[in-house]
Amino acid sequence: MHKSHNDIEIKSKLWIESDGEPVFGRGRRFLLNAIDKYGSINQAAKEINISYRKAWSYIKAMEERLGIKLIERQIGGKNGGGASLTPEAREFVRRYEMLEDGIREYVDERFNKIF
Amino acid sequence: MHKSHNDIEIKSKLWIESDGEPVFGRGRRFLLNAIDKYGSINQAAKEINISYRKAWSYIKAMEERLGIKLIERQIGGKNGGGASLTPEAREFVRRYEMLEDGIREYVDERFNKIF
DNA sequence: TATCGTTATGACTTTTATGCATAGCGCTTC
DNA sequence: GAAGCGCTATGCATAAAAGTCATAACGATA
Repeated sequence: MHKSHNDIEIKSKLWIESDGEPVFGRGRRFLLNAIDKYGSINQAAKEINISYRKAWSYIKAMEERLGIKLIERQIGGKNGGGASLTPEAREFVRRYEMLEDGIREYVDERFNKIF
Repeated sequence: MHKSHNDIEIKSKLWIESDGEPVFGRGRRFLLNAIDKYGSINQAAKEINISYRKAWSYIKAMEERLGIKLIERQIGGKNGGGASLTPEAREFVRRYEMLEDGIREYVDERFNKIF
């Protein structure tokens, strides 16, 4: 994840909470991006190596806690159905990525300076 | 932990790993500081609201994985015994605090800028 | 109307975290 | 010198969280 120095390495985790409950983080970021790419929760889950069940739980929690509809779903139909991101979801991911990417760099830099 | 904006807030976690196993983080930082303050693992654990059992497990894991003796213990004797930090532990904590404090500020600042 | 690849969800299993109970130690006090 | 005190030490049981598995329902398509 990060640079190392003398076999020890720094790790950082960043996430957003709402009412004390986690609603967004690195894993969910990748999940939403993958859904956007494949148009399917199922395919997206495979891509990032989590079970469909877990992906589904993530989405459920995110939407409930954030109060925003993130995924548009279609059950049955052509190709069995599918899923796509709402504009709100895209905007949210965009902001989170800005936030996270900058911080990650900063953490590494600082760690290497101090250790 | 961090500032909030519209009932959502950013959270960050920072820790150090050795061989892929966590060895130090925010909780352990507080624990070591409390041990330094009270001269007792037991009192320290009470101070930061964890069980003695947990504190003891933390210390064991830290010392094993880091390969550094962090706590000097005395079993029995005056006041039943006690514990104190080794110089190596103090130095480690000092560095970690420098690292963490700077990052925390940066994370908050950036979050408030973007969200 | 049978098939296909989805979404949806309950139930079970495994792993991890937490807490409880108890033992052993050595100074201190009587 | 025996009992008490507050500490370290650790096995074991319990609880909570995470992960896995199985199965149902759906609707365009052929």
